[in-house]
Amino acid sequence: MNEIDHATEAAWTALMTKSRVLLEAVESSLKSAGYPPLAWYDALLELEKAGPDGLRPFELKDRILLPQYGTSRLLDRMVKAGLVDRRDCSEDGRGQNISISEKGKSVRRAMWPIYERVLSERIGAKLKPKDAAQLATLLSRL
Amino acid sequence: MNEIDHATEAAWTALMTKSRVLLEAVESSLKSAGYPPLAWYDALLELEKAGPDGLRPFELKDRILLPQYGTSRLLDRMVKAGLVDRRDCSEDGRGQNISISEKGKSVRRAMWPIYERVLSERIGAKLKPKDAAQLATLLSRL
DNA sequence: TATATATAGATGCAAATGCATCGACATATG
DNA sequence: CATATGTCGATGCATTTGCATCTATATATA
Repeated sequence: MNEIDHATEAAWTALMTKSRVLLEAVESSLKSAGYPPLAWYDALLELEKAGPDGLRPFELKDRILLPQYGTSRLLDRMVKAGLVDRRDCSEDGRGQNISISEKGKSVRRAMWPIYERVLSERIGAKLKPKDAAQLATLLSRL
Repeated sequence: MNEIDHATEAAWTALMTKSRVLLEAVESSLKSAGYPPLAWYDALLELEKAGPDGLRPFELKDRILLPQYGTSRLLDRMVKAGLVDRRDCSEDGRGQNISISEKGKSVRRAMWPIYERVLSERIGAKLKPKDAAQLATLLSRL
């Protein structure tokens, strides 16, 4: 079985178009408010959720869907910006533990209202909660 | 009004995650079959739909959601690969007309089965047409 | 017509990404 | 223990992206 149906194609097209447009809206709001890109937010959030021990880079990469080298370099930049701390891992000589710094927490907190506003304007205002939930359910099946 | 509801957040998260995973699946299938990235397919398709006169770069950019400089450079590469023709525009001295070449048509045609297979496996097999249509409808409201 | 403003497309430079590979340490196998 | 294999994370190099700006032509305005 192959030969895709019209609905599949429409779903795919809408998925690509809307995800790009919304992502672009979020990124540009963050940038024009002087904040780092969304990927930084995602990483900060995961690290904050992980608590004081933080995460190993390989764990983080799985959560933020970034390739290994991408994660390595993202962490370079975030360390340099003082948003996260990187220390050698005691249990594994190859590894590291990454944790969010106080500055990292405060940047993440400051980014949220900007981020949230876009989501609220572009999704919340367009779909009733029930419809948004339905959308999430359909997507989760992919 | 602000403060987003849980369903909005779930929809956003699922939208970002799934669109990235699916896009990655398409890109990697194309690449491992020796074909160019999806953006090339999109451009070729738009040019093919536009017929023999082709499109002006500024028209193409609106259809494929690429920034002006991105489109300019994508066209550089596609011209170099012989997939499109670029000629000066007679009605507007600043502009160009871009049209798909025979080689471009054949590459696009060859890419489609690869592309289609991924969509069929990852969307068609997971959502009944009615659900896919519902997904497309919900997305279209964003 | 002369001048100002706007639009089409290209490009230099810096930053980010992708790919392949490396070095270091860990774990399995003889 | 010694060696082979696997995993963690970094990095050199080429490609791509983003930003700002440029040139050229078109259009509007005085």
